[in-house]
Amino acid sequence: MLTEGTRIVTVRKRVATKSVAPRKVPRQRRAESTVTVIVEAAARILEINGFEGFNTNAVAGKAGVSIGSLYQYFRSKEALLSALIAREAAPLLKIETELADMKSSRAAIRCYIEAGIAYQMRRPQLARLIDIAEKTDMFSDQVMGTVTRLRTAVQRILELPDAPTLSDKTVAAADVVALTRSLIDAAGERRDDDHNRLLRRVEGAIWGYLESESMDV
Amino acid sequence: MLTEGTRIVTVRKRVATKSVAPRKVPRQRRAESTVTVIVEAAARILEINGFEGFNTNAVAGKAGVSIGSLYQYFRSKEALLSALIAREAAPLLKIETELADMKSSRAAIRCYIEAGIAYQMRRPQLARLIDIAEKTDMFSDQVMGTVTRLRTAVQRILELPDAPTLSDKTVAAADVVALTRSLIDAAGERRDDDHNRLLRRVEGAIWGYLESESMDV
Amino acid sequence: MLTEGTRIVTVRKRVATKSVAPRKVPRQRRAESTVTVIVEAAARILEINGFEGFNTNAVAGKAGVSIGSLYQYFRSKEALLSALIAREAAPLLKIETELADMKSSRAAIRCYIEAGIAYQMRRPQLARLIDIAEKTDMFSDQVMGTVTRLRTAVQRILELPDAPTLSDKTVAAADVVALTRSLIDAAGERRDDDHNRLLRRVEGAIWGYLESESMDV
Amino acid sequence: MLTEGTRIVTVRKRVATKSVAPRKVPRQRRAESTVTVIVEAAARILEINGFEGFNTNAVAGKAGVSIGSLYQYFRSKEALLSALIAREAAPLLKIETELADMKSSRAAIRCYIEAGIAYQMRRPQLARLIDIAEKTDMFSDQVMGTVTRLRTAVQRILELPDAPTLSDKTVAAADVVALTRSLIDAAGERRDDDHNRLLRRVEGAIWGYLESESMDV
DNA sequence: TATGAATGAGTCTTCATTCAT
DNA sequence: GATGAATGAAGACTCATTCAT
Repeated sequence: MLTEGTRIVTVRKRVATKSVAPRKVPRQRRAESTVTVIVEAAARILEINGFEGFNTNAVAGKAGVSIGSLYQYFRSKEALLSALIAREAAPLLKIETELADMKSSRAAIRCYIEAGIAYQMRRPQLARLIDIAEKTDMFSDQVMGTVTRLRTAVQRILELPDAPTLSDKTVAAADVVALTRSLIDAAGERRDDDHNRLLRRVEGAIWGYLESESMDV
Repeated sequence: MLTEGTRIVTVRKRVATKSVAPRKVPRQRRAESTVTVIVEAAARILEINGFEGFNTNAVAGKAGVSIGSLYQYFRSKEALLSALIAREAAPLLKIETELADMKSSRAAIRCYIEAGIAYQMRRPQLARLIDIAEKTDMFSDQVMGTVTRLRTAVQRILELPDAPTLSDKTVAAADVVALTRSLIDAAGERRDDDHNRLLRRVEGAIWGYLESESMDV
Repeated sequence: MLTEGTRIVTVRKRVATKSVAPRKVPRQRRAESTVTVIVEAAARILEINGFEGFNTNAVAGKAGVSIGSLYQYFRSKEALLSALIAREAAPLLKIETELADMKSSRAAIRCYIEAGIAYQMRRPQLARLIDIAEKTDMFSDQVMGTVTRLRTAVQRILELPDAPTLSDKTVAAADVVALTRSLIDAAGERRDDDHNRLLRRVEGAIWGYLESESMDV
Repeated sequence: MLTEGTRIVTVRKRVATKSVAPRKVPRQRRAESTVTVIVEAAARILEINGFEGFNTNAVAGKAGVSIGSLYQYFRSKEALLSALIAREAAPLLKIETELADMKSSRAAIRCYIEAGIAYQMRRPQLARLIDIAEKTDMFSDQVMGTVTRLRTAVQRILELPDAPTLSDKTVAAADVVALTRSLIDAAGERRDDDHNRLLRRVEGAIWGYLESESMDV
């Protein structure tokens, strides 16, 4: 029976308002790579040690830079995590444009799911932890950013002519995003990497949901 | 010549494994109420201040007891959160028996969803945070307990004669649990308390999922 | 390589002056046995858990009495340890009278050593820990009591007509006591229970010491 | 909407084994002096306040550094005490080499005793308390280190051609170490600083001991 | 008298962040 | 720009002791 000594979720709050905006735009090539290195170190630490080991000193150490340097580029720990989230979200958000051109809601939904799966599969641990971090509603802006944009993209899909008629497309879009994420996460947790079956399942759930909401016929 | 007070040599040893089991069973009525008060204070702190403000001193303060009292009944901060989770999960787990007697998979699924909704609606903030806490996989046993039991219950539903034929019922059960939770959480987040529509949506998603997995015709 | 997590020696001081005198003389038979039980529990805890686990709650638990009862008979933790030390020292001090009647310094020293060995052998762990406790100069009075009385007894031996002529008998007595204790403790530590060889060794050291100090020809 | 500062989810885990190894090697001159200052402060606190007042905050305060700095260089309170013990033991252990070259057991023993006396006399209070700390068998390795090395050194003396023939040289060496220490400590306790008489007494005891064990003639 | 619930001062330790070099 | 030493607020947890029942 595992009863090992994990402690607890604690949180530190420093100052009331503190921007997460990058402190300094790296101008030199060297600086740019420093930033990259730090963010990647953050990702690794998170993957390997979890939130447990995610502290700025550890990240700096892993990155091979001094703690001072870290703070030269990131205002705060929060800002660093924010940057990491942004970096991870980027490829996911790229489908926005792709989606914008699609005419078939079915194809678009599939495209959206596939993007989500690809995101998850790349670095499952990291994706899972970032998910949790987002939910703690820290980084609200950042995250709101990501999730909101995904929702908007999905909502646009639901507004395509061939989509089912829905009374509240905003709600539906939010639900589709949540539902997709949950099924993909669940697969990730059980290290299930059967891409196609996962796609089919998520599609099933989404269309089941949408049809139940549909006012057609 | 030094002749003053107690000067006892003691030594402290960190312990490797830390049980979450209750430290002391309250025997007197007074103690019993103290425990209740503390757990409820923990719930309140979590709801109001989030993980951010969830520290044992704050909980003790809110509960109106000394920090010592808190530790008399809870081995650690973790144990306290664990107890809170257990308390919250209890009503949810009560449906296990109810479910066991049902013959119709449709009705059983509905019953399951309704229990989940009731759980969520009671204290949405709290439910949401507990959800997150569970995912951090601290408290693994506790939580595994809850989620595993829910999964098992759902799996049993999927084994009813009238349920769709599924290749992997374990996976399906896990997915149904995840999916249900995500949609209910999403509703909670947007403070949507239209019980019935929520029920219908979740049902739609679940059956959509199950049918996509079904090997029937 | 043992690097295990033993913490540290800490000490708590409560009030400036606090007698160690028994708080209450047990009048009833029942009370008397309670005291005995508590002191023995203290001994056991010390033997088994070391100073590390020696806290009043643990002792009360081991004794099967409430913490309140413990404090009914012992003013403080210190008083309890004091009582334990006194109890352990008692048999050792009984030789005082025996020694008083002896005429031969050689025989008396041997008798003294044997008493020390007997004391050590009975409960070696306990003896070792009590030794340490005494040295921390907590319980100064108590201990001074024991050690002082032993020293006095030895000094009286050194004043016997057949003893070597010494310039400072007080110092010699103190040294004999210290030396005896150290050799016996060392034997205890290595779980050496060859009584007779130990006796011979201690005698050798003592007489070697005394002769080096002797002013006889 | 809450959008204020850092709110990072962290988790703490108690560790099973706690090394006493230095946490960070000071690289800058400044850091080096900090370490020195802290250890010396620890020594002072121990001398002045005893174990009673030996807490990390007090040490940091005395050292004039922040508590954080203390922990930057010492993993724990224990590690700090360990470092102090090591520092104190160092000069004592230096005689190892000196002893190794000696041919006369008598001279070597004398040399050993003198080193012990010098050690004691330098800072008697400190030496006494360190002695006690060692016996609590925390820091087992550290201490085992010191005592074991002393024992080995003495054993080598006892193996010199001119030494008495002993059945068990290991036991004898351990006893000689214990005995020496006890007599020197006793002298320290009574603030007796007559170096030469102390040396003579210890020699007397040691040779008395050794002769009693000798199998010669 | 006995009980055990309650207390809270006191300690250890971490980690985000600053700042002198 | 970079470094890493230093800071100290914050938080977990213990245990001797008191006191209402």
